[in-house]
Amino acid sequence: MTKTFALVDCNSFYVSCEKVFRPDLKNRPVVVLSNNDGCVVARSKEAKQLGIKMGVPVFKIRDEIQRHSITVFSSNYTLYADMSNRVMRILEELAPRVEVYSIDEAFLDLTGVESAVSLLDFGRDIRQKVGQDTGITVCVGIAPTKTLSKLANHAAKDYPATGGVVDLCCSERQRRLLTLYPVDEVWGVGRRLSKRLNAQGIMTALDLANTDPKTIRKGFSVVLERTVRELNGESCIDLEEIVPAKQQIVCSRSFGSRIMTINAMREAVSEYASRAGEKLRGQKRCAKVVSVFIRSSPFNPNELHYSNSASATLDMPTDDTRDIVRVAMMLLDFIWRDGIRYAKAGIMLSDFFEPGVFQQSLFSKPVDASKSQALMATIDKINRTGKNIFLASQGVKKAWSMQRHYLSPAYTTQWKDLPLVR
DNA sequence: TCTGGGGTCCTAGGACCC
DNA sequence: TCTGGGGTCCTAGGACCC
Repeated sequence: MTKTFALVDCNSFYVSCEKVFRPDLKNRPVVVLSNNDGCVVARSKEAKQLGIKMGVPVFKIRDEIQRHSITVFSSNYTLYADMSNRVMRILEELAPRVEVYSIDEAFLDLTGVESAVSLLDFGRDIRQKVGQDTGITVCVGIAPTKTLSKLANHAAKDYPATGGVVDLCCSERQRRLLTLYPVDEVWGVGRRLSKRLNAQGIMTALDLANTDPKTIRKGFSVVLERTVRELNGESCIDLEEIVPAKQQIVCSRSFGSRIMTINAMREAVSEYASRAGEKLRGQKRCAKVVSVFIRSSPFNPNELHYSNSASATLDMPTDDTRDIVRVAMMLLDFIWRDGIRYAKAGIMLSDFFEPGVFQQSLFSKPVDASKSQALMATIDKINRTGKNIFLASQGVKKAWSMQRHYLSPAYTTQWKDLPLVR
């Protein structure tokens, strides 16, 4: 049976979240910045029209921001995550099977839906319902494969005449749309691949679809072969309803200002280690491998670039923040070098086990983890209320912590920030 | 002065084994 | 001086995604 997928994607998601609570910004240019107020990661329609590019460092567009009175926000992930949940719950009510693919997109399995209602109407219903309940506008792309539904969604965004919904189930329409998109806009084809493909004369999505899959497998990879088949309507990538358990947890961040002393670096790495431990316990896992990396800015040509990392394998997997911090501090001492202006650091946890299922070595002392578990559970519980319990090693002043000069209130997750209607 | 963060999958190559 | 074939496992690095 032919499958049917829909890709639902929120329009300029982060900007839309901010605009929901700021009706005064309707029809105004708005951008949202990455962590540390570094570069632009989301733009309103109006900001795009002014020529603001995705990913541009904010210091390069100071003039435009001034001249056009563009409103700027720091990233407010607490708000975006909450709004995302609201959107996803609605999709789950409407469709039988949903895969939450990222903070602002979901794949829906619409196989068989067509017998009851037209796919176009179904897409319009989704749009209407999400818009009404959350204030977020979405576009819907419908097709027999995930890769084609991505492209259909693209078209729904690019051509306002579609009303934000494109049904690409008929193969003639597929071919016609494929001619309109360069190959680098295909899902799974990035900068490097498109360069190599272009060199072989494969310029458009249709060119790629018309290439022999076996040749692609030989010259490139099985991944790209799947993409070719998907472009031709053969579904190779299934819906993944169940979120697979994470293989690794990373906590890393650029500093608000450069770090030059080991004490400040110890604070920062302790902080990231604690966040990583929290995430690990949230996944109900213990980790056996801890890695730490530190580096200077790779962008300054007048400075020697230093970047290094180190890993340690523990005797026993752990989810105790104190263990993780202790190992991280050892690793940090190992890679630390004086005289560097450090710009970024991070910690990675990997090699996960479920608590209690690890085979202990014959000679290791039995460990009673119950005290550690109770302590960590208590800390996590308190921290979830918005208070903050932390190890002394994380520091208090945190001169290095990230810059967020344009942060909006936590409208939906803190009572004190609840928007008022006057 | 100022350039994000967090993931996944695949492949090639080395180590090691029989 | 010569130097197989086949297999597994692990890791680093490259590519992609949002």
